[in-house]
Amino acid sequence: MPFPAKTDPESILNAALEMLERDGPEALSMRNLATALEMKAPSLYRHYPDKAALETALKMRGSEMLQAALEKASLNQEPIEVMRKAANASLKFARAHPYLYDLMNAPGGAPSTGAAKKLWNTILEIVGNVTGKPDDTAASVAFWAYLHGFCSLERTGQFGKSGPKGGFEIGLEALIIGFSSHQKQRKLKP
Amino acid sequence: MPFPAKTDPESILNAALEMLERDGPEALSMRNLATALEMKAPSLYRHYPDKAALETALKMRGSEMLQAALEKASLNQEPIEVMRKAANASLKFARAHPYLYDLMNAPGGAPSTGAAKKLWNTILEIVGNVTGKPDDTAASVAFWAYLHGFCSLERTGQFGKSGPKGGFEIGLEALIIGFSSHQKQRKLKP
DNA sequence: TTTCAAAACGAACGGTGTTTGTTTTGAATG
DNA sequence: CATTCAAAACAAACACCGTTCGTTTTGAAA
Repeated sequence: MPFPAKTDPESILNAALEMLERDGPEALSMRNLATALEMKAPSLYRHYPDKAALETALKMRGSEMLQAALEKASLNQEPIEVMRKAANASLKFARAHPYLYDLMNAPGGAPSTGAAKKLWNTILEIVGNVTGKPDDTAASVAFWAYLHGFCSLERTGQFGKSGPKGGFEIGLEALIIGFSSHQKQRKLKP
Repeated sequence: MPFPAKTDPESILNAALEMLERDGPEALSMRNLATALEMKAPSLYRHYPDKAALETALKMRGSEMLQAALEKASLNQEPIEVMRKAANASLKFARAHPYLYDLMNAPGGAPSTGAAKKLWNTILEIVGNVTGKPDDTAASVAFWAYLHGFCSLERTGQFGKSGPKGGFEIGLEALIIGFSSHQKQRKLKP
């Protein structure tokens, strides 16, 4: 059967994503994945140098999905409402794709891929439109940290037993107020 | 040699913590750990039912350390300054114990241990003194999410290539401003 | 028709967490 | 003092993991 390849990197990636989202990270082994593709584990190494490369590809895919969700949520809204919509879209994404979100934020190796940069630029734009300063790295960092922190803590169940009761909106509005007052300071200075 | 135990759960835990902090999570295998204690892997199972239990103990230890750091940073300060000091202590902890911090926030199983509850109560108290409302779950969730998110993103290098330039203080102050205005609303109501 | 490079594979290596059954031990008991 | 006995450490093995090597199979190109 070999020569006209029985599979390709994209098919493998799709199968890996489906397996990860359905059965979790422990089920995503090279043997399991190969079996799902009706082949044997060593064959996968013709398309990805190792498992880490496959996981990197999964992270990129996740970044693309999240970036698309943020961009979609940002359409035709005033800046502050865009920030709210984007925040909720982010939370929704993390809840809908928990294992993928875990992988995206896993400690091991965070590459500055094109997808990650594009995601970061989207955040910069959303936040910049609120603070009034384009490329507002500091505020964007804060916004992004808050979103990721909430998603991460919610998923690992680290909030009190009562759960994150209303905490998401409170913090988001606090950031918005803080950013807006920060904007006023900038405006008043010159 | 057996009977008067050659080791005990606490010694194992100490060795595991040292090994984790020095050589990272991949080095923390049962065989490695046993070798460091001059024994063989199966012996460890007399003291911990499995590796997950050992990791849970490590998480608890981490929570204790972080809680102690927050409490120490909170002494003899006015509420808002306590919040700043605690935030910086949290960031310092994550930087000083990256692998332990990773493990504490790892996806797998988050137990509501005594240590975790105590840590959560410390946060509740810090935040409550700023918002003026004790047991302010919502604001505490937001504060905690922001801190963890920043530490997590910094560690995984997900900020832009310029790094989190000044982002930590900006977001922290924004939250404080937001919380304070929230407090004013509460105060004006009755 | 023959060649040949690419893809899939069989087998194996070293590593992991874990289980089972055995051996060693020394404090307690008679 | 001698014996008992439960607890601790261990040797061996199992199933799985990611990965590598060398071989076989293939079908398009020459």
